[in-house]
Formats: sequence, C-alpha cells, structure tokens
Amino acid sequence: MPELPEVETFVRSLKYGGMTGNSIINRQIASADLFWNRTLAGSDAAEGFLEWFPGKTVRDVARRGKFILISVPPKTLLIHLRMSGDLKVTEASDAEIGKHDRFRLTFTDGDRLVFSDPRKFGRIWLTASPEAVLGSLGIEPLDDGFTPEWLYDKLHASNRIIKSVLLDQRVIAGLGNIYSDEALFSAGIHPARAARSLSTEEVARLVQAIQTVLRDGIQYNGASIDWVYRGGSFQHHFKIYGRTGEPCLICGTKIEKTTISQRDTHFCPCCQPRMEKN
DNA sequence: CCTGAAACCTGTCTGC
DNA sequence: TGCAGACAGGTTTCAG
Repeated sequence: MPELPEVETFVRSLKYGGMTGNSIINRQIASADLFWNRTLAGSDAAEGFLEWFPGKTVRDVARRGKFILISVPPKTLLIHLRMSGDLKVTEASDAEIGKHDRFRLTFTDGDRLVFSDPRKFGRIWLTASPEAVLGSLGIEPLDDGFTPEWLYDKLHASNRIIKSVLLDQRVIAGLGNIYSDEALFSAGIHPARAARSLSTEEVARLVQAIQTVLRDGIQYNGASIDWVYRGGSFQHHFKIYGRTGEPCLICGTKIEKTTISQRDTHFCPCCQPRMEKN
C-alpha cells in the first residue's frame, strides 16, 4: 500500500490520534512481541531485541520517505510497510493476536501498537543511529529543496528513463508506482522518455505535478485499494493509475498500460507523447 | 552505470 | 464449486 501519502497518514494518526486509534506519544512500553522473525531487519540486532523495550517511552513519530520513525529514546524504531504492512493501535480489550500480526508493542495501559503484514515483506529496525538505515534516501519531495533546478540537474546526469528515476528512492524518497504514474500524466510526460531529454519547462511541470499529487493524496488520507490499506479515499481521484482501456479524462483517448522497471505503467498516448513535441 | 529477472510472501480475483 | 494462474501500492540482489 504505502507510498508517501499513505505513510504520512499513518504517522499523523500515530502522532495525533486518528483512524488507527489514539496517539502513542508519551506512552510507556510494558512489553514487545515478535511473531515472524524475518520482520526484524539486521539479524545481529535480534539478540536482546524484545527485552530492550520494557520501561521505555515513545516520544515522537515522524516520516522519512516511506519509513516510519518511532522515537523511543535512546533508540529509534524504524518501520517500512513495503507492500502489505499495516499499523494500528488496539484497545486493551482487544487481546486477540491477528493471523497476520508480525510485531507489537504493549503499553502499560494495555493498549497496543500492532504491525500486521500478510505478505511478510515489511521490515522493522531498532537502532541508535537511524542514518545507517536512512542514509541513502534521496530528497523529500515536499521539502523546499525539491526545486526544478535541483531535479533538472539530477535528470540530466542520468542515463535512465524518467519513471525509473522517479521510483528510485535514492533520488526522491517516497514516490511509488501510483503517484509516479499520476505525476507523469499530470505533467504530460511519457514514462519511457529519457530522463535527460526533459526540457526545463517539462521538469518544472513535473516538480509541480509531483508535489500536487502527493499533497492531494495526503489530503484524502492516501489511497485504499483492494483488501490492503483502509481509510484513504484518494483511489477515487486517480486520473491514470488502474484506468487501462478507459478514456483519458483530458482527451478521451484510451489509456494504455506497459511495463517499466517491472511495474505496471499507465499513460495516455495522446497527452503523454513518446517524443518531445516541437 | 543501467536494465531485467528473480526472490521474498500471501490473499484475492479471473477464467475455465 | 474447484483450481490454476495472474496479479498486487516495494526493495534487494544478482546476472549480463
């Protein structure tokens, strides 16, 4: 499920309370449980992992790219939801261990923070130096530093096609398959264009499109598709993703689907020409 | 450096 | 109803 807007929705909910329950800030931890060992990344950290938590207190929740950062001084619990991860705060009365629960923290009041993940792709880290995990991440696309000038330089230093670059977390942190397709459509750029072929104007449109799509996604609490993530409604506002064969909302041309970087890629052949317009 | 394929996993949906 | 196969919002690793 999770791209930047969905992860941001989780973070806000855990921090301020919301769809996953009440805020976890300033809650003291009584115990921790791990139900699927491979969920814990960094096998060397496994020793004493669960025993570290009792008595510690959650002090902050933040986001970096698609990572959730839960500050439990003096360490940080990092969570990446990958494809099917889910986080929720459950009441003390809800003691059942879910079929897909992989990790949980039980607070002293009995409530729990539960990480469930049917496909087992999600990962958590407990570390005193989060930068060791997050260090290779690229720019935050909603930060001030994400400008057309910055992106133009990055794209023109690359030999890759544009969608591959957008999906690369080392360049921009937080974009995934849906929001990349939506942004490229909004900017009128074919996903298979060479990154270095984009003009100054096209890069400016792309920066604007990426930020608008992400902000819209956050505003709708992210997108919920199928059985995975619940609570968001941005899926009702997709203009290109998942609309293969349907008419483009701009020109009516049938939307096409191809594969780029092993991901389904949707585009309008009319609004997103393969070659630059003269 | 770049691309493509495979691997990690399970649940859901489609078609016969 | 059953079953095989395709497919899914992500990332890492390896071969070429």
